[in-house]
Amino acid sequence: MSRVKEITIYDIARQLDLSAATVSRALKDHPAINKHTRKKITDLAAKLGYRSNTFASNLRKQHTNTIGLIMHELKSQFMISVLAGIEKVTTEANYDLIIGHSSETFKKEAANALNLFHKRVDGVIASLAFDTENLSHFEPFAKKGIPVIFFDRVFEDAEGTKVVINNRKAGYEATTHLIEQGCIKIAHITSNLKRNVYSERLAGYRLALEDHGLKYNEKLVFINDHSEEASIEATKKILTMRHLPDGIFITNDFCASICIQTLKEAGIRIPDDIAIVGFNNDVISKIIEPKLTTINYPGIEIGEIVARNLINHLQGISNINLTNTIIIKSALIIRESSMKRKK
Amino acid sequence: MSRVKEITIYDIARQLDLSAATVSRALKDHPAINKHTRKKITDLAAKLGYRSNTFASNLRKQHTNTIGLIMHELKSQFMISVLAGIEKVTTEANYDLIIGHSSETFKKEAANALNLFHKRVDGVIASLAFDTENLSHFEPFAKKGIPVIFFDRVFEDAEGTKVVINNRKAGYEATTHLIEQGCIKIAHITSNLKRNVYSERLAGYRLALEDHGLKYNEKLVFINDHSEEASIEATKKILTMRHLPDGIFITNDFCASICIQTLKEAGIRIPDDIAIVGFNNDVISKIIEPKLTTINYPGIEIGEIVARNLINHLQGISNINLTNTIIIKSALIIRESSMKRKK
DNA sequence: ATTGAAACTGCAACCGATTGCATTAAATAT
DNA sequence: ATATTTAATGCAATCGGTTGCAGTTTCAAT
Repeated sequence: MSRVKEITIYDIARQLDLSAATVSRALKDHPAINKHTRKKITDLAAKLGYRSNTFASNLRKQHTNTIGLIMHELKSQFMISVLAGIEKVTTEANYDLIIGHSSETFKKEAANALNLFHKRVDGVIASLAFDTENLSHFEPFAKKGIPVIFFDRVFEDAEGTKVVINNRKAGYEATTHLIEQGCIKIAHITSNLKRNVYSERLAGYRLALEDHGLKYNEKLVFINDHSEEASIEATKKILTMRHLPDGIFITNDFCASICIQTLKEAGIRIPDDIAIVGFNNDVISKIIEPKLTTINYPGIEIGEIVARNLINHLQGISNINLTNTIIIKSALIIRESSMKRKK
Repeated sequence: MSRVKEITIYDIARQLDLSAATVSRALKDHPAINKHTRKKITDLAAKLGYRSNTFASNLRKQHTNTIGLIMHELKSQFMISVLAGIEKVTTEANYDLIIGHSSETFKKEAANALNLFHKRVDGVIASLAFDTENLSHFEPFAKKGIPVIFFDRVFEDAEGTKVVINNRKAGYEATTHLIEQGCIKIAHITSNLKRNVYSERLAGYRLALEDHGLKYNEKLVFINDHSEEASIEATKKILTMRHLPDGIFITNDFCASICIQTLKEAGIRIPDDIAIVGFNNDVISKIIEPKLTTINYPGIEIGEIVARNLINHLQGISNINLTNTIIIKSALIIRESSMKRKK
């Protein structure tokens, strides 16, 4: 391991018979530096292969130019898109990103938060794990005035800024669409109701039923973790019912795809016997047969908006503490899986 | 923005009437520190909410505990899995990760490399973009003795460590399997042949044909970028052929899925008219109908192995410079899309 | 020639943790 | 009681960039 000596501003200063202060200022385009001096300095810096030492700089400036990210998972199309959106904005603004994922457990989420705290990130972006019950692990940030923005999975009544869609409205639209297709017994496969995204979609589902004169029936609501096995299991449970439902609203496209597959294997025709609506508009929704009606939940935009807001706040362009909730547009995309033939 | 004062080792030292050196050592479990002293220090540190200043530490220690990652894209199942594997190992070893993605362009790849260089990462993990023609942008790392490991997309004859699968063998197996199913006119949809993964798979395809007495025909090889549009286009081109092929080997599951979809829409039966083999074993391969025969390319493991090797090298446990290439196992997974009925 | 302001540049004190070497105190050996 | 280890702690320099304030030079204005 050949440890090659690094060039510092002192080296440049010495060679040019200047002070380190002048070199530092020149390299930062400080207006008080003479043009010619600046040129000499930048030229020599380039020639010597000088690179600024971020640590010395951060140490002195007391901030890190780093944003921490806590994601509840990192494998769905949706979360990847969010990541891509965040990454785009942060790199453009010259911020680094430290990514942690909680794999849906509170324990890892808290550990990640602690880690980010110790790494002194300037701000945090987070979406909550399945079993997170309170936000106490984010308090250290609050105490130090470090901004935290939540997206997707949030506590709706907590302090702090959140970026979400109107999940209730989306659930309402999805269900109403099924009703308009003639469904009268609509099941709902969803996930942990502690999380706003699922409880709100359920609320929308329920409201739509009631608004259209259908009774809400708890037995038609299935809760799982959206894994492949759980999705198969939920579907099999549905298949054991005496009167099968004629529509299912599922809060995840992958789960919906597995469900369709399982139903088809059991000889059920989609959408004629059972119409299906998913959620997210993942790539998979256009691959599965029949193509899946779903709610478009634009990950990239969510990511961009979250990151943009955080950075604006950090740069003093806007103040996040005045904003409580940002609601992004979502919309129903109708495809074949829900289009019942008119009689 | 309430700037709350940070606790430093000096604060702890003062309150306990000790020196900062002792506090520093105690917090690092240095053996020379008395048990009781250590306890007093760690207790007070916890009570005051002390957090170590990474910058001061890095500045002094001259390394960053950070690994840079350059990915050619960040949306396929495969690359996400690699990321997950890398992330798992690096966080366990307490390294940070700076992630950059090149969106398949050399320009961004070089910019990312420069950025990582300035950020003084301790090591780099990279997979190359479509149009990368040389490795000169990684030279600054080499000059400073900073290790760089490549995975998936690599230059096979270049210096440096790489983690790959045997793409030629995989291509050979995929093609041989189609031949064994009775295919005699096998098309190949692949991507930029500058990249080893594609050129090697093509070589394997070609070799398999020749080994089984089939003629290699350039006109049966289609090159695209594996996007949805390009996949449809390639499939349509195939559909215009006078004699359709009876098998297609496609170097990407997503592309293969789109292809299957397009063929089915044109009334082609899969696998009876045309048998299909994909590559990667993405989730999608089990959703598409018929389920896709594919090559299992285990992203998580690749990620873990790459990261583990890099970290071992950084920690002096092993020396990466002695290793040139690590080959990970891959295997053909046979599903319905290639299973021709025996006559 | 004198004054004042503007334009540059330098001094020196940070930022907080680390570590080689020296020092002190306590324990053991002679 | 004295010499020698051993254990525990402190001293002080160091990492490299930043920045408030002071100092110097230049130049136009009086």
